[in-house]
Amino acid sequence: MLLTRKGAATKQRIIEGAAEEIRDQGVFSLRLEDVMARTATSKSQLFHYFPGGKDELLLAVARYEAARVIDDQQPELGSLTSWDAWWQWRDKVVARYRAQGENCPLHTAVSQLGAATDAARAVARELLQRWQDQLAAGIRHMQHIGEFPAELDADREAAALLAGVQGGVMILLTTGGIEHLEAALDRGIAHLRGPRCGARAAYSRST
Amino acid sequence: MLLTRKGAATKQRIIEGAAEEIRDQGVFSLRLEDVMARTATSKSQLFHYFPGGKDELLLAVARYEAARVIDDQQPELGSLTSWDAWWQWRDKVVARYRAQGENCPLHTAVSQLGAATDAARAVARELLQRWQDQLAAGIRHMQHIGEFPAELDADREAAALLAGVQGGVMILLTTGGIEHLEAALDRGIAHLRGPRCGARAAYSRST
DNA sequence: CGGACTCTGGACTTGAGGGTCCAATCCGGG
DNA sequence: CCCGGATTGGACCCTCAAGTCCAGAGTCCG
Repeated sequence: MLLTRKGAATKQRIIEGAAEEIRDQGVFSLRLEDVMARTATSKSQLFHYFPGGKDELLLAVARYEAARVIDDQQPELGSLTSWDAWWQWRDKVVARYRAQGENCPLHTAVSQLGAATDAARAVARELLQRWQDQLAAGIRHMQHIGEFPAELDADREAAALLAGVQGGVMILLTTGGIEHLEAALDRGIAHLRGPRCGARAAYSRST
Repeated sequence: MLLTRKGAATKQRIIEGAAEEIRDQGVFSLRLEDVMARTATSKSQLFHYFPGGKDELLLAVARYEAARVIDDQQPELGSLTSWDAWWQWRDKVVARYRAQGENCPLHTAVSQLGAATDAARAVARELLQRWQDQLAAGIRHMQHIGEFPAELDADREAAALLAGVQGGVMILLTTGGIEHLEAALDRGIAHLRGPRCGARAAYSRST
């Protein structure tokens, strides 16, 4: 399918409109009609740009949202090279999800995909991978400059921290409370400090 | 609605059959027909026992599964009174979710509920609460016998650990890998050990 | 027994919404 | 200008599954 400038713009408009719609009201009740109304497009356009129908659109939205998840954490996530950066990243994550509130567009989009499950999984997997890689890079850097214990397995630590964040977000989605996310981040980062027996207590945070 | 012994049995059969169906193929593609086929019931029975229709059935399934989640972790979760108990609990959680694999019946059931969202949220919230309470109780006991540092905030630590478990499970659902769940559990429990500077290294686990 | 329920089968209605089609229009390049 | 492909509108179809209904069978209790 060849796209003129105009066509590409329309396609993008559809993706973004669908993403908004999902953020507003969830994926489960998302109808093509809603997207059409919000983006001022007709059904033929939807199927013109997404021949695979709803699944293909959802997949495009998932990709779009996955990119946003990482972008929203920049620049902190990309350069976790000081204690300050770590705490700023922590605050940014909390703020982002607090603002987003009830709907995790990516997560719901991925769950909904029926036929296109494999492709959706791939999107989610790649997102998690990139996220974890950046955390691991940050951990390694901190080890390098002697702020984190050298004996930590950076990848495994990153995996655990990421799991905490994901779980915190999930609990936020179901209960509306942000304490779990905060606790997971604070404890996760605190754990990276390693067993220092009271030294560097200044780095700990009050709850 | 009054139920005879027979009626109650049928109702329970429907709930369990629906739960199985969901575990097999997910909630999103769940049709009442599937439940009818699996449980050898007719549509009139479904609506007889669940006048609220699909939503009410889903809610019943969610309750049923929520109870299972806790039960499957017993007796360990209920008496986290020694290091051994903690590690056995850890192994049980990993084993349970490894076996369950791709579908988290509760989580998907909760997400699907449209109209009955509030009720569904309440079920999930209560499950998380009970889970966290038992973890916190375990932490307090370990503090009492001097195995965990007294200065830890038991509730907050339990929240962080629970978030890690939830996130690990979620990542398992989307990537199929169990490493994140293991990492979150191992590091979460290790964190509870507190900063001991090399002492009690025997309690640490190889990865 | 026998009456009044609960329980069950299965045909029927309904509506929503995804997907198809074709004709009209726009637009860039030659 | 003019052609061909890109773009658009909107009517149409069609499947699928939730929910309704009623008649008949079972079951409990006096």
